[in-house]
Parts: sequence; C-alpha cells; structure tokens
Amino acid sequence: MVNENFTATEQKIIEAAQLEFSEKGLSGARMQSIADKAGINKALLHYYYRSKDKLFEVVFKMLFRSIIPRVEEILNKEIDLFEKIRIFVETYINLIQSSPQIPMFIMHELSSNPKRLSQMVALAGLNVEKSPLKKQLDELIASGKIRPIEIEQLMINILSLCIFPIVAKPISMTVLYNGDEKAYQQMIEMRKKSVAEFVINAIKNTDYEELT
Amino acid sequence: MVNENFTATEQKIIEAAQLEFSEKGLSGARMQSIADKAGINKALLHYYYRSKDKLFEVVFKMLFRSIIPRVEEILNKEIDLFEKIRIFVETYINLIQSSPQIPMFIMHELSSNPKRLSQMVALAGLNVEKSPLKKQLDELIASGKIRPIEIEQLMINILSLCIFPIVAKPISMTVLYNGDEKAYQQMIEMRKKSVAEFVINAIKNTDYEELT
DNA sequence: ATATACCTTAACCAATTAGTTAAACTGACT
DNA sequence: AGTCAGTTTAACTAATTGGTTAAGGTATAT
Repeated sequence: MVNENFTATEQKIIEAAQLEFSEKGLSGARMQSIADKAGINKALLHYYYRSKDKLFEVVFKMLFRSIIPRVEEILNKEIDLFEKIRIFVETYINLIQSSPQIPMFIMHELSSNPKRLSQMVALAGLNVEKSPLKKQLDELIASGKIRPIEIEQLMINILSLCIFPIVAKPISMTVLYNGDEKAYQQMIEMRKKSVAEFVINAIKNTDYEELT
Repeated sequence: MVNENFTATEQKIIEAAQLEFSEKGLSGARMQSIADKAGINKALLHYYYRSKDKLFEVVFKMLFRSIIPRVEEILNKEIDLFEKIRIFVETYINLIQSSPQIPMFIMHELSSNPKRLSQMVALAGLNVEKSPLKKQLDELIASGKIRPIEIEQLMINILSLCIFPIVAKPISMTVLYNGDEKAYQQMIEMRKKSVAEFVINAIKNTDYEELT
C-alpha cells in the first residue's frame, strides 16, 4: 500500500499516521501516539514531517492517489458492462474491506474541509463525462438493453452500495444483526456478489428480449 | 427537532452543540465555540452541562432517538411494499437533506467509539427480524412477485443509496460534477424518486407476470 | 578518521482548552 | 424587601499537546 521512494522509517510513519488519523481524525490524532505506533519517538517524527498538518496532507494525498487509478482501470476496461460491474463490486469491496477505516477517514476530513479535494481531483485528471464507461453505457441505453440512467447516478449508486455498509459498520452490525460480528461479516461477503446482481437487475431492461 | 421539557437556553445549547459536534466531531469541538453559537458564555454552558462529554452524550442520544421512530413508522405501515419504498426514500432523503451533517456525525463517532450504540439500540427496541416489514417482504418473495432477498440486505441497500450520496457530498460533488453545486443538488433532488425505482426494479421479479 | 544522515533521550516552551470560581447583576415570584 | 434561579464577566488552574532544542549515539560511506 505504501511505497514510492520512501525509506523504511518513512513507511512506518505513514502507516502509523494513516491508522491514527483514520481512528481519531485530524484533530483527535496525537503525534505522540503516531510516534508510538511507528515505534519511534516524537523528535524523529518531527524530523521527517515538520508538523501534524504536513503529515496529514501527505497521508491524505497518498491514500487518494492510490485509490483513483484502481477504480479507473476497471471502469475503462473493454469488457461487457455487466461483467464490469461484477468485477468492480468485488474488487472494490475487497479493497475497502482490507482497510475499512479509510473511506470514513476521507469522508470525514473532506466533510470538515472540502477545499482539500478540488486540487486532488484536478491532479488525478478524473472526468466521468468523457470516460469510456459513459460511452459504453450510453450505447447500451440507446440499444435498449438497459434502462436510461445517468452515468453519475449509476456510479454513485454502486459506490453507495459498496462503501456505506462498511463505513457504517457499527450501525449496520448493531441495528441489523444485534451486534453479531459473524453475521455482519457474512453479509459483507455475500455483497461481493449480490450487490452487482442487484445493480444489474435494477438497470437491465426487461422488455429488451421481446423487442429484439 | 429539539423539544422535551427543555428550557429555551437548554435548547439553544443543544442546537449549538449539535452543529458544532457535527462540523468538528467530539475532539474537534470547542466548548467556547458552542457557547458562542448558543449566544451564551462558557460558565453558563458548564452550569447546564458539566462537561463536554456529558453534553455530547445528551446530544448524541437525542439525535439517535429522534431518527429511529420515524424510520420505524414508515417501515411498519400497512401499505404496498413498492409504495412503502417510494415513501421511505423520499421522506428519508428529505430528512437527511435537512440536516446533512447528522449522519456523518453519528457514523464518525460510532466508528471511533462503537460501544455507544449498543445501549441505544436496546433502548429503542429495534428488531428487524420480527418487524412487519419482514413478514411483508417474505410473503411477496413466496408469491414470486419479487426476487429472494434478505430483509437486512434490502434495508442496507436502501439506506446506502439514501445516505451515502449526501454524506459523501464533497466527493460526489467534486468527482462527479466538477464541483458544480447546482448539478449536485439536482442529482439529490432526482434521487428522491429515482432511488426507489432503482430498488424496485432490482427486486421485482420479471418472470412473475408470465407465471400468473 | 571523520563527516554525514539517521536516531534517541529528555527536558522544555508556548498555545490551547476544559473546567472552576467568585463576585455581581437581573428579573420573577413571594 | 428578600430570595433564588438564571446569567454574565473575568480571571484563574491544570492538563494536554504540538513543536523545539540540545546533547549525544550509531552506522555507513568516503
């Protein structure tokens, strides 16, 4: 996850910081605690990253930059849309599951400081309107194979279904499963397949076969 | 929103605190800032609520208790499932839209302190498995009108689709709409109808009419 | 060998901030 | 007139915490 001409110590720091920031947020995080987690001392921590804010900036940008390419790669692949949705959902849920605090971290900090994002998006060069995915989607709609839907709505629907249940783990686990961790994990596991089918059914045009 | 044998000052405090906690989280919130927002002074703030933690507890519980009953009410109504989904989605998105920081607030604080929730759920007496909604859903599945789906999965899907786009406003607005606030608002507006149709299409059994 | 980059210890400063206290004011109710 | 809850002002404390500094340790490379 962490790489890119970083020394071992820098890596330890970044990982520790990522964990601490995810758990506590920017204001809740403690430099001492980050140092402890990284197995170093506060002086060294400041030796590498002048201030908490600078460190935060680095961690945040790195995370963001590590996610976007993976998403784009799948979305612009030249495969059948339904297959693409299946692969995306499975890959993405796995990704979030492997570091479940990250979406919360990103969302929370962006929500208290929205400016942070704009530069990064510009930097990442994202543009949904001009993506191959949009073209693919529009063709399928034109041919009547799927119901009309805007690409933005489809994307946000898929992302919602993947991210929310994991970000809101305490809520879903407690409210839906009375705190049963296993039942919750089982649900997430099922979702790696079921979310894609849910989405596909939602957009598939059922009149199509008759029309052909 | 705030009520329940509170004096005017208490109400002002609660409202101010809710706002501050939502924006900044527990650790980021400042008692002085809450006092300012409430138009009172710090001494009086502490006069009413001994400590930041106590105040937080009160605000948090209140919010939680104000949401659950509204959700339950709709879900247990005796109306057609599809109609119920339509009403729920519209009502719920409106609810979140009117105080968009609240879900983030709840999610973030639960995520850094999951224990908080268990008591509250017990207190609210929620039980999805025994809800009228589950009975209704199972009957429709048995009759073949809708595809098999667990009530937990359906619920989390609906909640995801309603909550996430609003909680993740900075992300969706920036990434999907290049920061265009109006386009974003328009999307949310559309979702009040489209999410329900999306869900209904996803679960509706298309073979049903032929079978009848 | 000595310079240089990395690292530790430990003490320290300055700022922020939760929470307290005391003294005084206000207005309603008795 | 007097009591009392609610309120203000302002000064204070005690703790936390971000950040600094100085002195010294260790390795590797030149």
